[in-house]
Amino acid sequence: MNTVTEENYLKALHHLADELGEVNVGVLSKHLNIKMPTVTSMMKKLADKELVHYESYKPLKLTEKGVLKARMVIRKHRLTEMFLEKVMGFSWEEVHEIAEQIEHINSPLFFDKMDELLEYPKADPHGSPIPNRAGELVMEKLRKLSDCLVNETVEICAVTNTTSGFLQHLNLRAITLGTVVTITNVDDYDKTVTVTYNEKTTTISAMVGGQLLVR
Amino acid sequence: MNTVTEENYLKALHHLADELGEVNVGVLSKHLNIKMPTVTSMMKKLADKELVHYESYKPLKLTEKGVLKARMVIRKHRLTEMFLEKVMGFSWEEVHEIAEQIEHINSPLFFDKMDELLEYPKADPHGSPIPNRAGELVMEKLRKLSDCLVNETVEICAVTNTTSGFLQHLNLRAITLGTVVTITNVDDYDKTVTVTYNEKTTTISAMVGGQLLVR
DNA sequence: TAATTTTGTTTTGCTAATCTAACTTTATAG
DNA sequence: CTATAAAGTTAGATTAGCAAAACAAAATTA
Repeated sequence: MNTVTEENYLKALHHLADELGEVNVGVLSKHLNIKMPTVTSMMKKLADKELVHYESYKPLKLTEKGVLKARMVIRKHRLTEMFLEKVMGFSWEEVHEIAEQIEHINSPLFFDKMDELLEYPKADPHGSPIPNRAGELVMEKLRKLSDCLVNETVEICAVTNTTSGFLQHLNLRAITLGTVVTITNVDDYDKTVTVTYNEKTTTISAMVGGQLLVR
Repeated sequence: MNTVTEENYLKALHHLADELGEVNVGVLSKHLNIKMPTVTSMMKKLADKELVHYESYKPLKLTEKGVLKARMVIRKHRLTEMFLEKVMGFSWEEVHEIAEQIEHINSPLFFDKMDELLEYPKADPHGSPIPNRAGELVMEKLRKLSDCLVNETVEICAVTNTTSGFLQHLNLRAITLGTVVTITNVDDYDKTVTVTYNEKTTTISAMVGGQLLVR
């Protein structure tokens, strides 16, 4: 079996590979807040288990087996988030922290029951797709709001930051998944985006706009 | 904070103290399936944290602080069992194993929400009382079915064994909490109990009868 | 391309949780 | 009331996960 620690390394590798394309020891070390020597030795251990391709001084890469394991953790995380919101009544900024712990529970029965009760959801409360039981993950290619041009009308479909501070910032602006916005201005200098939706106008900083995915 | 390991030792100490009155290293070692030297060293560690009173060669005893911590774990365990049954639709023989893991989740919010959704239950699916948030535990004194006499009519209120094998044994006999049985015979030699309920007659071995609590 | 900076690895060492083997204390049985 | 058995402790190792210090490779830059 896998330890919680191993699962967290796999999840991080999957996430960083998705985000950056290539992952090296330094990046992973920063992301997990763990010193590089520790990461190096964990990579050797995961390589022994055939979950990671590891060669000194080369970028890190999950094996197929590693990808599957990582996705099972992601599946448990996202099902949990959905369950916490839909069944237990938590709000989208509360679910991430709890799911970080529950994702390590070892009980297929438990997560399959969640899946059933939720009627096999395809995405979590932040719009991230939920891998199926086979570990397949359909990743729709979405654009960042910060890459949109003036006069475009788009729908907010996902957020790539699930911290409660970020989500509360969106709550204040009444931005939820499904909100349809029209870009009325993009500031030349700082790239702040001005959007209109539901008869309201709000400005969204480049930093925030970079974490909102739209269709 | 406490580790999962520490929580398991505290829970075991609480349970054994309740069951046997006095707990020594050997008993705890057997119960947890951990060798005695390991238990000794953990007891010293817990004594440093003022969770256990420990003196060499003396019986083990939780401090008040230790009792409270233990009860918070028990609370999380039993709330979880109830939640798994009532909200998620698991049966009573499935809930224990999952709850063994979820009891270590660190999120008061999560368990308070369970409590609320369940409308503050006083007992779990096996009839065990749920400690309140202050760590108070009202333990009704119940008798064992195996201690009852012929012609008594009693209600099954709790089981002291939550393994799925045991509970399936009860399922086969259609014995659930709340079942009212009348003792029609107690075997002189092997103490097998014969009971009548719902127009049926069943025999219950001394071993099983000792794990059924009645009122 | 040689020097310097950045990145990554090796070595050494710590803590938590576990074990086995050897020893000590307490309990028990003649 | 000793001798032995049972229970408990001490000592020494191991494994997982982490870090600091020292070292090595790769990338950058002058």
